[in-house]
Amino acid sequence: MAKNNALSACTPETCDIRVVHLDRVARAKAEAIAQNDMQRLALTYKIMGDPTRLKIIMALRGGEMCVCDIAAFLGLSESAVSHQLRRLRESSLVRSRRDGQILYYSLDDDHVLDLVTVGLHHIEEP
Amino acid sequence: MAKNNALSACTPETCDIRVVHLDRVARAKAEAIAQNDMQRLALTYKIMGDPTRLKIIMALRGGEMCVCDIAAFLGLSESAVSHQLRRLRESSLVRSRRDGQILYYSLDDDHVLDLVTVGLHHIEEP
DNA sequence: TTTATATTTGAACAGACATTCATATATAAT
DNA sequence: ATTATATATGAATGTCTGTTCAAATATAAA
Repeated sequence: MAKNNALSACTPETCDIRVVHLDRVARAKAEAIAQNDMQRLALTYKIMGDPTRLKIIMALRGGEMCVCDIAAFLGLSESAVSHQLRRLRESSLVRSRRDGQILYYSLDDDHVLDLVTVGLHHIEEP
Repeated sequence: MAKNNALSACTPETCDIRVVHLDRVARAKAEAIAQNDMQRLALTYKIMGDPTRLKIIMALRGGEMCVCDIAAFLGLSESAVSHQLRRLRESSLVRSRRDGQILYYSLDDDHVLDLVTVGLHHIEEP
């Protein structure tokens, strides 16, 4: 009697790998999103996963701030903040608006707020 | 005439730091969440920010899988998967259920699904 | 055109981390 | 008890990354 769909998967590349539920592996592969999307999705979370960058995002919930403001708020150098703002910009998490010499940063769109909100719900669990 | 709330903040610890909008810095500080929560929130995103771990989360959306299954799906060693599952468990992103020798992993709660959903919305932007 | 302010950028260094390998634990079967 | 299966764990390693420092833009004022 077959024990619970147990099979050994011995394709050329994945020999030696035990597979208890081959159907589940197949389904996971079938339902997987495009590799490119996966990378971008992971990067989004990764960028939000650094305490400094997350603090910037949280601060910008209250309205736009310039680099100086953020640096003072964090107690970090403006250079360090600028480096992180670049990464946040590249991931479309924040945007900037120039007014004279000052660059005002703000959250890019409402999805960022949503991500924070859902994340906060998660950590409020028992 | 005061130019746009511009002030220099020279507390003992943050001297040399230019502050253009002291009110915004003060508000950001006032609205900041507890440091402990911030760390846990950042860690949540960070854990989801690794491609391997995110692939595990995405796969588990379709139902529970054992370590073998996930290892076969990812083309990774079971040891590597086990290490990542531990981190996912520590952040309450996945949970495990034992049935004999097999440990079945699944998403911990609906907030994880929500985080993925909102994240997917974010990367689908123009 | 100088000078000053606001921000960015590149290189470099220190710390963090994902995978591998070897070993250990846990459950089940013989 | 012994063997086999399924997973976990610890150490080691190579890579990635956040901050700092120094230098470069960019805009405005003098």
